[in-house]
Amino acid sequence: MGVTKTEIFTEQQNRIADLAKAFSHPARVAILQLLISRKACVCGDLVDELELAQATVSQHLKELKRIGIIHGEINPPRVCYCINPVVWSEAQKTFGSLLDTFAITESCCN
Amino acid sequence: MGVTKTEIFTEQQNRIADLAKAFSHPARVAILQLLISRKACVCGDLVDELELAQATVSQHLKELKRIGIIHGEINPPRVCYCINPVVWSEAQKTFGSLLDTFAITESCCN
DNA sequence: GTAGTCAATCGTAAAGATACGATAGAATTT
DNA sequence: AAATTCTATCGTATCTTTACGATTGACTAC
Repeated sequence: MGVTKTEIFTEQQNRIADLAKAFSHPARVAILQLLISRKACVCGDLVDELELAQATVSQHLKELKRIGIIHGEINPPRVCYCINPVVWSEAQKTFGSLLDTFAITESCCN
Repeated sequence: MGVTKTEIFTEQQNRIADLAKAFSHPARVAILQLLISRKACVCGDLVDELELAQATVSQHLKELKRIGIIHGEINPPRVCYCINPVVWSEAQKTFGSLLDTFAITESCCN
């Protein structure tokens, strides 16, 4: 197959997986970090900072836009990207509560 | 190509991406949630809870083990899985600080 | 020892992800 | 209008991921 069986999981589980995808490739992590630090927010600047082809960077930006965690503003002839605060805080809450459901003190099963 | 250029990114970025991979598939999210809630920690029980074949569940468990976020204990004839507290707290810290680097109040670039 | 149980691995098929060169589209500048 | 600039998309190659049936290996129970 090679295709995820989305329908057998909950909305929440699928959304967590999607949000995690934003961070599941080092290039996307780097892009998000650059957007946050503002060392770059124009596509061309990102291409200069990363050692990746323009088409590849554009593809990663598209994926981040699909997830909703970034948002691009056309500023001809450039496109300025920035973090979408709404989805970013969704990610904070989502990962925060997921990671907090496990208490370190709990012992392993056995 | 189809292969990630790991060498052009920092250790930290690659590790974040790897940790995120643990959560980037709904089946793995479901497995981690089941391990936490203890509704199941034996492979067979996970197979019963999820609508996935045994081989598929085993494959996801292998990936989670590779990342280090879970840990399996052989308890013949079963194998009992549990969260690895060390790596779990690493994930807490990692995502916590990454997600906190962006302050909601910051305005978008333009 | 034989049968049964459980989980890992093998083999395989299909789809997705990653990467890049080349091209196209949209806007500014000359 | 023509040239330039910037980014998105197309086409394509290659590798990875997801999924499952079948088999293997390890251990228990009889």
